[in-house]
Amino acid sequence: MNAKWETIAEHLRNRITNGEYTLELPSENTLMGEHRVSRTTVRRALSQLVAEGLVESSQGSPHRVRADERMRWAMHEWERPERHSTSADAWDTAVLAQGATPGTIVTVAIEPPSEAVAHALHLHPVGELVLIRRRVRLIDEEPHQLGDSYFPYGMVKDHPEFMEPRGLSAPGGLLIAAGLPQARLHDLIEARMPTPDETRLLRIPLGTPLIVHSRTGYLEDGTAIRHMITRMSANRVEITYEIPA
Amino acid sequence: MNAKWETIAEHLRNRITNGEYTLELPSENTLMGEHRVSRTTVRRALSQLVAEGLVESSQGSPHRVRADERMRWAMHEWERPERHSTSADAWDTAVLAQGATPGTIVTVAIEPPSEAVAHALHLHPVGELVLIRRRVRLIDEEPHQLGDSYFPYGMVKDHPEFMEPRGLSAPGGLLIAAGLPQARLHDLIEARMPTPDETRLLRIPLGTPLIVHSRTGYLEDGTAIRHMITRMSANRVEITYEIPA
DNA sequence: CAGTGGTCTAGACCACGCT
DNA sequence: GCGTGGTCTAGACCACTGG
Repeated sequence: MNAKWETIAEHLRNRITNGEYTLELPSENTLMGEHRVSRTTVRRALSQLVAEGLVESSQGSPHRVRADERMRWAMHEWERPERHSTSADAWDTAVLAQGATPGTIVTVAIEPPSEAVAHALHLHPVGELVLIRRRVRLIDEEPHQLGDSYFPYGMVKDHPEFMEPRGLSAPGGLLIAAGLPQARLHDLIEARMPTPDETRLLRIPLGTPLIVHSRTGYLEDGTAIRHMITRMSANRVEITYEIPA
Repeated sequence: MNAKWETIAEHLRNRITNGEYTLELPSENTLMGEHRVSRTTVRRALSQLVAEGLVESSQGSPHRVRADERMRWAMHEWERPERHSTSADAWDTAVLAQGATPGTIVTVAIEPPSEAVAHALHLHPVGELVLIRRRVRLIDEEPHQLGDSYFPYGMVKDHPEFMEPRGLSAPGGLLIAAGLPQARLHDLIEARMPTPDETRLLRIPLGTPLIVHSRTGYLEDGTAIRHMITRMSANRVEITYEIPA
């Protein structure tokens, strides 16, 4: 025998997927009457639908059915210099192509790397520093991605342009300008629930996963030159790759 | 001022990430005493941590800190015939290489396509059928992936081997045997919360997203020959791509 | 202002795991 | 059997939204 809240959740879920509820759900009070249960039980059912990403809630207004639209990111051509003109940022180009207004906030730091970054860049555990370019990528003034690039500091310290907190030139462009073109890219994609910090920074709705895209770039001789970790709210993106024969 | 349950959740989250709690959390009763709140409030905090994927709970035993291990899937060589011998299934090869026991359950059906599949395969909206090979991929007897392949029925109906519910030969192998090699692959990756069905079939823990990997394969002449949708619990996988210069 | 959802309490009973 | 978490109730107060 199912729990009452599961029955209510299932009932509402069916009506949502059927298109019976397209905007707003009945009020908690109404549902209490319909199903003859306490408010707690109704709210347990609704919180389940929120956790599934089907429904959103906010104080003062009724529960609403979510309707997300996703942007598409073609990772096989992302920051690959041969695919776009060197002067334009890959982010700007991609966002403009999808009819929105791009923006970027860059901060630069030099720090000891985390264990994960040190491993990705094949750095020795002690003493080596990384130069970090942290980007908040904006679409229509709203934060959309967190993209952090890590460079072995020893490799880039003679190139002052890496320190400039400008968003204009892409890291692909920076590396090429420094004579350090990436010859091979290794990508890793994971998904998990966001931390509270990520939820706040990226304004991630409840019941929405985070997609983490990590890319390591290697020079011709096999040296790891850049590690980039991009975090995106999963309700706003889909990632594509094109694999030729 | 934060809600009480948020304070408690934050407190527990900090102790988990600090490594102070590595296995079990204090009982709800203990937390009620420590924070001087009702059980409902403690449970609201715990349910938050479950939704974040940090903690798991089960009746009768204490709340436990989650510790997931992920397998790695290299999608750039996934079911690409040139990367492995034609006799072995790509799944079996990859799983065995990671020290586990693979298994597959295959069912075959011929049905009208869903809207999404019809669009991916560029089928005309009416009348065209697809042959579906549904696979449940197992690791150590446990369901691990749902991989559904869709073929335009008209393209494969003269090849009876597509109807065989065997797991031995991979679709890459099937298509090559049928003289229909895939010349180009288009991949799309999304993440979302699982439906109750998916949760049950893949035994997905609460607070865990689903990764959806869709691949469309094209013949040399540009005809879409296969659409494959693979669904995986995000706590068990990471996806990689290798991009050469 | 009325109606919505957000938080919280105190208490009850049940289902499960372990010893 | 005792302690754990899972479900549910009835009632209260607060915060926000929208006419």
